[in-house]
Amino acid sequence: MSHTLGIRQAQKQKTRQALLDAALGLLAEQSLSSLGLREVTRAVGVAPTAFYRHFRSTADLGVALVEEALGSLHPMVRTTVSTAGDSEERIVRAVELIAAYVAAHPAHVRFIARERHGGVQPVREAIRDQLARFAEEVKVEIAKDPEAAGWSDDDLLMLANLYVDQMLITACLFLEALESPDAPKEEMEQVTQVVTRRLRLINVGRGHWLD
Amino acid sequence: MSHTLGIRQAQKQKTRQALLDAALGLLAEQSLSSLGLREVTRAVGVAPTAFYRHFRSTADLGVALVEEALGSLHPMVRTTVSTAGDSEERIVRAVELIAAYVAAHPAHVRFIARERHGGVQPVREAIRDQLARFAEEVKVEIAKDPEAAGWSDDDLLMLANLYVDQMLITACLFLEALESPDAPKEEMEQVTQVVTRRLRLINVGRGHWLD
DNA sequence: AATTCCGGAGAACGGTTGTTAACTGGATGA
DNA sequence: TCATCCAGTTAACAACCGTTCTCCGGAATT
Repeated sequence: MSHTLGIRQAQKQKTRQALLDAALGLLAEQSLSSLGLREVTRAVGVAPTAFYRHFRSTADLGVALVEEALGSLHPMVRTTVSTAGDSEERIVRAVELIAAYVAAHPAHVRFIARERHGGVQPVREAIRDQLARFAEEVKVEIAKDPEAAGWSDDDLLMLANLYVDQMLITACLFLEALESPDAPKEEMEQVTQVVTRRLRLINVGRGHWLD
Repeated sequence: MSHTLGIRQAQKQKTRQALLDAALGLLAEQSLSSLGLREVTRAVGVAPTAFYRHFRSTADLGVALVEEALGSLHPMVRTTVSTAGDSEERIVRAVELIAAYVAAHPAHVRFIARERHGGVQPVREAIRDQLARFAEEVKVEIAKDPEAAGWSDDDLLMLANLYVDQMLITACLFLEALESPDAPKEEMEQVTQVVTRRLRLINVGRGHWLD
């Protein structure tokens, strides 16, 4: 399985990653539909035509960025939703996980939030597919919970989608707090409290759903 | 109060509206940060330089579009939230209102969804301010409800923000359904059922919040 | 009736864009 | 060792961009 990449393919993947990183940086202050191919190559310090060796277009690069931002997140979400503990503990753990991810990869979060409804169709679809996967995965996890006894499949998916949406909204709020000019630490704490209460209310509704 | 606009100012506002409409149309397939000034004037059939008579930049035009899309919605939201009837009736009425608005102004909804986290800061702020106003208005309305007895101010605002977010998510789902290639009618119906159940669950949580 | 005002037109500027073609030089494989 | 491959380069293309300055003609004002 471990066949060391030839020094050739290694270099190629290196500049490919450099293009992705540069694009992500530039996308902090604009959206993908206005991102120029030359702009990216200039930031990397490479000829414009080199771009075509890696991506067909900036939209293609955007799809790759979606994979990079969301692809490695599935196992994390799975384990977080399915960890033992009462409702309150799971909420706290989930919020902490989201806060940590936003702090570690703010540019990726901003990119997903920005392009989820952005102007580039293939990227929108890639994000939609990833979020649908998350919802499906969350659904099968919460279905295992004893609390889910008597729930219809549609209701489980509805709740899963509600959780996924809240996950994204929470990430956006943390990102805003993180970019706060004066006191990001305090803002982060405030967001934590608000979104925790939100999830508490949803879980109260979940507990009394079958009444 | 009713001083008939001079034929001069009338013409000016006419082309201004034409610029706004053309921009809104062009923004169906791109985001504001890639919208060109010349692009808009070309669509209207006017000289590029005429743009400056109305807007300082495309970002400025975007802020005007935010006002156009959300400004006239405040009274509607107020009355919808405060109408009499039990919880279920209010949910149905709210969902119907959102569906009707999306059907009547799909381009406006898409614009707000796209630019809420888009690449143009002044527009993001304008949308954020409008949504904050909605949340505040919803808060004072639900505070009047007898069900809100014993609720803290923070909790009321938390719930109001939850409603506002759901309103926007619902609008986005209706928009996607509307743009569905095969059977928009059925998709709309399905979205209606899903978001109705979502709101039901939230309201169940609301009812048992103080336990 | 004479004068001011002002929304829009026209032309030109320097700069940027995506895309093409032909080329270079070092890693790769026989 | 030698022929092949291929990531990246160079140069050039037509098209587009935002912005400035100058001008026009009809509405508005006096």
